[in-house]
Amino acid sequence: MTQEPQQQLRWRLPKQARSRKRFNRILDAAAELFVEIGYESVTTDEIAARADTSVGGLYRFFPDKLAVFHALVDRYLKQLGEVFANLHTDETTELPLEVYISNAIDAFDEFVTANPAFRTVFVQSRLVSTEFMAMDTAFNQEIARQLSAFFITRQPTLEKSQADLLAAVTVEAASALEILSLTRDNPKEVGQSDRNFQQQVLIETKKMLVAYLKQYFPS
Amino acid sequence: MTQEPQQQLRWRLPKQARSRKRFNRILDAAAELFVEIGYESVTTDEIAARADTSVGGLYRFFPDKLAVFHALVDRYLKQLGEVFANLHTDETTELPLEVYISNAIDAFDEFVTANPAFRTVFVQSRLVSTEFMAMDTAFNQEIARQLSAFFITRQPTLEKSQADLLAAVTVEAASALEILSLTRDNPKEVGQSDRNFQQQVLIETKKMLVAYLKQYFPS
Amino acid sequence: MTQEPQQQLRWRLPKQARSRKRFNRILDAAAELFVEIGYESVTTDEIAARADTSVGGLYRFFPDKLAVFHALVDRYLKQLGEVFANLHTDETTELPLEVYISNAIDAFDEFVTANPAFRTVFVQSRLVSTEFMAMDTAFNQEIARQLSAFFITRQPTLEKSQADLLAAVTVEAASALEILSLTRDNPKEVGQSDRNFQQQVLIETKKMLVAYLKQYFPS
Amino acid sequence: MTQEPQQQLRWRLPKQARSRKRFNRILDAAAELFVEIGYESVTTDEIAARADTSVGGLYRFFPDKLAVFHALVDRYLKQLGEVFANLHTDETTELPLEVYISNAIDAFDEFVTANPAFRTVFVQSRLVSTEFMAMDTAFNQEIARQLSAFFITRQPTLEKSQADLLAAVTVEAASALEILSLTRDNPKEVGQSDRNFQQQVLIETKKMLVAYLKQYFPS
DNA sequence: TATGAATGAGACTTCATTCAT
DNA sequence: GATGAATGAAGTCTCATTCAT
Repeated sequence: MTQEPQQQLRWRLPKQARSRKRFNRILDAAAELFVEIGYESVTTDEIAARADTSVGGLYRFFPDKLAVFHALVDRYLKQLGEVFANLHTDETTELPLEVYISNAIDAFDEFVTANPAFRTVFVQSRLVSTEFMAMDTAFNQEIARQLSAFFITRQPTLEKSQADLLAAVTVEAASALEILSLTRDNPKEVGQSDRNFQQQVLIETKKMLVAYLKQYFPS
Repeated sequence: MTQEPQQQLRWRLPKQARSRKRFNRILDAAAELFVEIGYESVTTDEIAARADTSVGGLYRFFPDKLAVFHALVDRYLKQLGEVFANLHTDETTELPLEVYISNAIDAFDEFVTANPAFRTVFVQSRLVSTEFMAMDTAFNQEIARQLSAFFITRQPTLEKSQADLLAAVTVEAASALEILSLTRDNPKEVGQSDRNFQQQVLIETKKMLVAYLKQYFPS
Repeated sequence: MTQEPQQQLRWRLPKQARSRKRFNRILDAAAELFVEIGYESVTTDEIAARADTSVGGLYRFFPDKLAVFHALVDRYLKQLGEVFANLHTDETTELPLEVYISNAIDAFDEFVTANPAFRTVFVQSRLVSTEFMAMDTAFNQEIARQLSAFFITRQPTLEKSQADLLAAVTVEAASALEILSLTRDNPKEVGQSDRNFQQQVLIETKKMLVAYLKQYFPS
Repeated sequence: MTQEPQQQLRWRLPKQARSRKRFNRILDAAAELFVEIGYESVTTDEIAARADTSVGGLYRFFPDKLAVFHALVDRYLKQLGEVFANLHTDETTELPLEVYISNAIDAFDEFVTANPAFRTVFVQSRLVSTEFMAMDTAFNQEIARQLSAFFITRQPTLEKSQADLLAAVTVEAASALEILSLTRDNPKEVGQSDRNFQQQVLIETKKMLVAYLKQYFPS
């Protein structure tokens, strides 16, 4: 009945500066709200209002509510990809294991601290929709792939499957300790002492991973 | 926690055998549905239907939908408490670290495997309501408290705060590797090879924790 | 994701007296409103309100707005089927053509007059949805089928295709003159003189059809 | 009709050639769309797009969506007026009844065939708004007026009211058989055999009207 | 006590219309 | 004049919760 002519262009990623700004404002507003009350509880009206626009404005960029979440996840994924890409320069292979791990964890921690909504969105991604691979899985697999390659470079005798396993476990533990242990605090009540606790957890995380990996990389 | 001051006596835990059976059937149905389609998507009608009751029957036991989730979480918490209580007998202190950790992880794994809904409910707990402390936090803190006490028994020179930190990190890593790494597979498609992967992850988890804790418990 | 268990039973035609009453009240309200402002302009809220129920009540019986229209059309169709079934008794074949036509037109006119919404719904049926055969087409084809059979009984030498054509044209003209010519008056302003005009149109309709058919049935 | 007292000069019929072209393109686009998906389902954006303009462009010519429909109906009405005006030349009165009727029906059929959207717009006219007299009524009354005058010229003894009635019935039957019987086919699937059926219906229509009118014009 | 029909607030989404560029 | 992004009222439908039976 109703034909769909050039609908494909209807929700294009905006090119104009003003549009792009609004697009990002919507994503920012959505991130905040998803953290505060959860994906399902957030209404499209609320997102629009906090982004200083109207529902109609939101639906100009996104076909539906889920698409907003998708876009938010995608933005995080891209940003994180850059963070980890920056980690692997030419000299990385020369670094002592401790230093490499420390750098990686610090970089991740920096990102997470700078993006307070990341954790919650990260965790929610697996609940919002099973239609797309959960953000955390996507992310962890990507990082694990990079890490596995790095392991093999370091220790060429390592079998591929073994390296994959090590990388998966390492990434999982690291992200869990970063994400999960720190989600504990209600975001609104994060105080000084908590930050202190976080620092200690970071230190212990490094210790744990180094101790674990030392078994495989005697250095 | 966040117990309203005993609003009325109307929703007390049922004493009669038949009532208790229905109460648990509702919780079972809810657990299944929360896993299948998520807390928000589940309707009270669906829960009641799967529990072979009517909505009215559900509302006899629970003041609202959230209370069903609460009760489910509470039931898991109690069950898990027992699992870990059983772990700490008089001779536990004599056990080598490796054995103790292996036992603990196996016990946890057994529970998680026997309760397929646990993982998802566990993860969702932090999303359905910010009003009550997320189930995983509650759980991890409880286990960490037991573990910290155990650490001090083992190594009386250990400072309390240090022991708490070690315990927190250990529990967090263990539960993350159990919960998160395995959530990866779509529950409906868990096959043999996946189970194999899980076994390997379990082994690595033990290795990681042992390596980590050995630094503090030279034994 | 969401399974559809016994959803088939969800919108059953109600058996209970009270439910059936409500079901019919909704159809009555819908009929009135469709006439007054047209299918698209009617809101489900309005229908429910006029039927002295709530939107939810409406959606207990009908999966969506279109289904209300469908049900209304079906009800008319069933009622009309009875009207025309009553027309064809054993002695019908003996009747002079004039009498038979007069009876048929009078019966139809009676029904239309008794169901003021029929005309409009009849006309709207082809616009509301192309998914189901327009009510008027369905109706006219059914009547034409009966009429064609009647023609052949009368005049066994008539070819089937010829009889079908005669019947189709006759029915179309008759229903058009009944439906269309009378729709002219705004339903709210139908006065005495209009009724008089209608009577004359009825008479002329009979004359026209008799004159037309006499060519084929010299009798 | 129902012309608001010339609200502003803003939506005057455009005088400039380019404007007039755009005006007609919009009407053409609207006609197509109204047929394809119905008045309510058509969006002003779609009309504008298909007419190679922007919404703003549309609103330069029309105060609102309904006005587009109005204008379309008016255009049809004017075109049809011309068709029937051409029918009544000086010699028309001399023509045998059969020929006159045949000519009229052929002329109408030609127009309808040449304007595929006419039928649907015709039928919808009574639904989009009760505020203005339905297009079909307006049209039929206009034609009937011309026909009634023609009848009296032919048969000066005929009473005015009688002539009006004859004309109304004749026009109604003719337009119904032209419009209704043929609307039956889904416009997109009109094939050869259907066209054949249409031809037969046309022939029968002529027969019917001639037989009917012969009673009043023995000639 | 149990049932499940009824209620109605509120969610998502569309689209006629306006107006800054 | 022309454009099309922005607005927000309004529509359809869902579902937590109540309450008459």
